[in-house]
Amino acid sequence: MYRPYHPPADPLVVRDLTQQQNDLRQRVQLMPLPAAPRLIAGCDSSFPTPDTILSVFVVLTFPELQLVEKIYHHDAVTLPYVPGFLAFREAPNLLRVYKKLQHKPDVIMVDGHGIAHPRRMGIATQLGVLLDVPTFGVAKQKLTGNYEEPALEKGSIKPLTDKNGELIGEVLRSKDKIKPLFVSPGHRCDQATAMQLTLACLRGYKLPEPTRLADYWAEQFKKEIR
DNA sequence: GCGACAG
DNA sequence: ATCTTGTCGC
Repeated sequence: MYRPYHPPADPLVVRDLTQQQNDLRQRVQLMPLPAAPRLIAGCDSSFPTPDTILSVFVVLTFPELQLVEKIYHHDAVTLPYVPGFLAFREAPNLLRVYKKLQHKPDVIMVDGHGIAHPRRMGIATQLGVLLDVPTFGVAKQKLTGNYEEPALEKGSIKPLTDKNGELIGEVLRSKDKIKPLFVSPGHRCDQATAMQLTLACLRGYKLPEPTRLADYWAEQFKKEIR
């Protein structure tokens, strides 16, 4: 399989962004949700052109998972993608979309990692802190950590740990014989809740409904703005 | 010095 | 993320 090559990032920029993450890190809270959610949101960003970012939010009822709102916003890209700093590239536009929501969700499922990050500040965590809303991350690829391959049957789970053996997430086989997902808490959420909600949002596809629908509408809106 | 590297 | 055809397997 091909491995992406990441152009070297400006050291000065990286130092600044790292400092910003460390500051935001002090505001992270890991805890169960105050109550079962009634509305759960999913969000996703795509890039119609190299310098344009299109972000989408979908809101679903829980546990029925009926779509109640779908909205988007597109703007100019400000930063390139740098592993470990995804939030600085995508969160700003996601914040703009969130403000447009008529129905504010009780929790947000983000496409990316929560605390399963080198500094425990993945995009799900960073977005959660900036909004001060419960969030958790569901990623399709690993960023950091170690784990054993989950059994091939849907529902199998294995812990994702950092080099010190600390639990930073869980690896879930969301569908038989398909590459597993990485689930981790973002902010105002905990591992058990993140996994519980992810499982409750599976409907026969690899991706749980919030992110799957956010992905789908991102594709639709992309055509709309052409 | 050699890998690893969300979207 | 994005560019892209056909193809193998359940």
